[in-house]
Amino acid sequence: MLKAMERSTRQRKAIREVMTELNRPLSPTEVLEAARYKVPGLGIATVYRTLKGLVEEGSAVAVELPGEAPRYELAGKKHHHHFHCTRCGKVFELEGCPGDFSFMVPQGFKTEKHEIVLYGRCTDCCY
Amino acid sequence: MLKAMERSTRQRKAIREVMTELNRPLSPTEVLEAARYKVPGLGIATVYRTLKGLVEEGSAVAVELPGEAPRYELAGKKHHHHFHCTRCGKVFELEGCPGDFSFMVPQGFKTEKHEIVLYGRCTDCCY
DNA sequence: GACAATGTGATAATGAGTTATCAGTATAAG
DNA sequence: CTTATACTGATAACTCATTATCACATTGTC
Repeated sequence: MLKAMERSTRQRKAIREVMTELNRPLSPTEVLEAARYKVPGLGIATVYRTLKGLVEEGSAVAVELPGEAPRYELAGKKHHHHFHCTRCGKVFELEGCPGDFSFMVPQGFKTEKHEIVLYGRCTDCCY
Repeated sequence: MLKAMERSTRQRKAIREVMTELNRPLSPTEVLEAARYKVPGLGIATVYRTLKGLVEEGSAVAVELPGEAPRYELAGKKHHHHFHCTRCGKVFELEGCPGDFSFMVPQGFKTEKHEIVLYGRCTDCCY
């Protein structure tokens, strides 16, 4: 059991802000780079510690994509999926969901949840 | 560039057979365990080497699932997706696909491909 | 403002998965 | 059958993401 984060520090504020402002799943490195504009000396260990704390307290969730290290996004969003840009590598949140996949599942299988990942070019990478 | 596999060995035959017979994406460890029934002394290094060779020559493909090390399945199958049993951890191939996800993508994004992963209980784990 | 305790940054350590190394073995051409 | 060489198994080494460590800094309570 991890001890709750108790103090409000510049570093933690910056990390939360970055996650709110960019509003897409971010890797620890992406968080570091973005948050360093706000807190120049920020270290990667603090990013990992803070992300872990945010997940622990329920205000962030890990987003796992195939073949990728986990990214993190703020919790509390409604059901959604992700788009992974094959050029810049950024991951974006998508709205909407086809919903029912039971027709794909063989007899005797019981589906509990699903993940969809779309791949392609984001707006900035469609030139 | 990897040199092509040149010889037909007991180990390679066993690995190919296992992949054909089980007919689902297998982790290197799963391949090892299954193939050891055919070639008792089989080593994990040979499994990794052979899987790499099969991918290199185009007869197998890596299957990446969120948060998981790559599994491998034989190549040449038609478009399909996967089911990951949350109890036993096995991955199965599914038929069918909703097909069109363009309605989920924002203006200016271009979709190239998609992945769907269903999670739940396989037949053996639905008791 | 002082101080106890939590937080930070640099970096060493860790862990899981995978690859490299190398002495000995098996394959297949002749 | 002989022989060159590709292949194998054991295990050391490596990679990359993540976590632990520790001296120093910051927070917030009194």
